[in-house]
Amino acid sequence: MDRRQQKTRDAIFKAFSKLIGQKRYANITVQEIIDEANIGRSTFYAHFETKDELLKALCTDIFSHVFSDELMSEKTHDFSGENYVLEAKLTHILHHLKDSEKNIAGILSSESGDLFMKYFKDYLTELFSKNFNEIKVNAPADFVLNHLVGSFAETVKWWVDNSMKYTPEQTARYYIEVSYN
Amino acid sequence: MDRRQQKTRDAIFKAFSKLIGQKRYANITVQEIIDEANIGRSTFYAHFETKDELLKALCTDIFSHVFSDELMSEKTHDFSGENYVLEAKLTHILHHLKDSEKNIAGILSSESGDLFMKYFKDYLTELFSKNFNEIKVNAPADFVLNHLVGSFAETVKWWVDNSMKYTPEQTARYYIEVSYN
DNA sequence: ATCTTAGCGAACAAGGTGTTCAATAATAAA
DNA sequence: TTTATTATTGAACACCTTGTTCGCTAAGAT
Repeated sequence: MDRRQQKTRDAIFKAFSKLIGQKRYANITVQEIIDEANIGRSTFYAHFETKDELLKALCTDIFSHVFSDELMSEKTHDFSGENYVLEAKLTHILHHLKDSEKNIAGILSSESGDLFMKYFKDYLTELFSKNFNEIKVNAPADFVLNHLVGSFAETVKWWVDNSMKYTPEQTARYYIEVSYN
Repeated sequence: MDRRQQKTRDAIFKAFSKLIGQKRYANITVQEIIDEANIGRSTFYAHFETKDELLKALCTDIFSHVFSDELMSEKTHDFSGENYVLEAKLTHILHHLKDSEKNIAGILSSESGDLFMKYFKDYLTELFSKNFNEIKVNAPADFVLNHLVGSFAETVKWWVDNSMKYTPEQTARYYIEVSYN
């Protein structure tokens, strides 16, 4: 990829990340992104067709780091019945979110999270499907899967909104505790 | 309230509900609402300052029916340890959402749900706080409360997105089963 | 050194926003 | 019924955002 393209793309991502931490996604204009990134109008549209495409690309970029191949590998079934492996993976995700230079916290909170959460949950669904220690519960599998994914996503959002006041280890622990005890 | 005002307000709500079932909230313009409601431009702005204000008003309207005073009354602690009361209340909410003439399903899904969910969770938090049968779990109370609220909200969204394929009774049962077993 | 591609920036039409105002019609109060 | 009040109207307004086009320039690849 041309160095110029990479530079422009980075500038757009950076500007967008900054803005998304300041105001609602819906209220951010392409004009503002252009101004903040200090690029030409036509240049923006040469890279992204719409604002939604930009968000999608940013999410894909972020998640490719957070949900690494190793993390998503299938051979992680846990036969201890204690979910140590899943807990470790969730901890890993939380650490990534915490340490990321990109403004993930900003994206997740500040009411921009609609689309972000959608993409986030897609990855989580894949992860949980593969780490499905059947819970001994009288409910359909699709219900349980959605419950696990949704409640973890909500947990992350809550964790971020509350200044990450618990450590990743604690948060993952509590989640496993509440979900699988 | 003047009959004219009520009529206009209803027309706006109706038009908005219809549109929100057709396209993303973010992409709905005031112009479209005006055209659909068949009212004057200045009339709209006499009623609502922004689109967000309109959504807020609609949500308040809906929730005032769904979360009735009876439902929110405090004296509903359940000492059986089986959460029969909470389950009945959740079932009641699901029935309301299902039968509502207003396009609640449309609002909840179709990616308009960001703000709706926010208001929804406010009410749920109040409800769950009052029906807090301590779960015997090693996690902070604020974590548990958020988990219960968030996972129920996610359950409802999933239920609606999947054509409400389970009955309200089943869905509430599964939720209690997974959360409190 | 030359070919190729990205970025620039100005201009454009189309359409949305939020406000104002005088005229009109519906409603409430006497 | 008459009168006073208030909501709605529709046009006009300046302003902003959008997405596209185009010739020019500059950076990068070969």
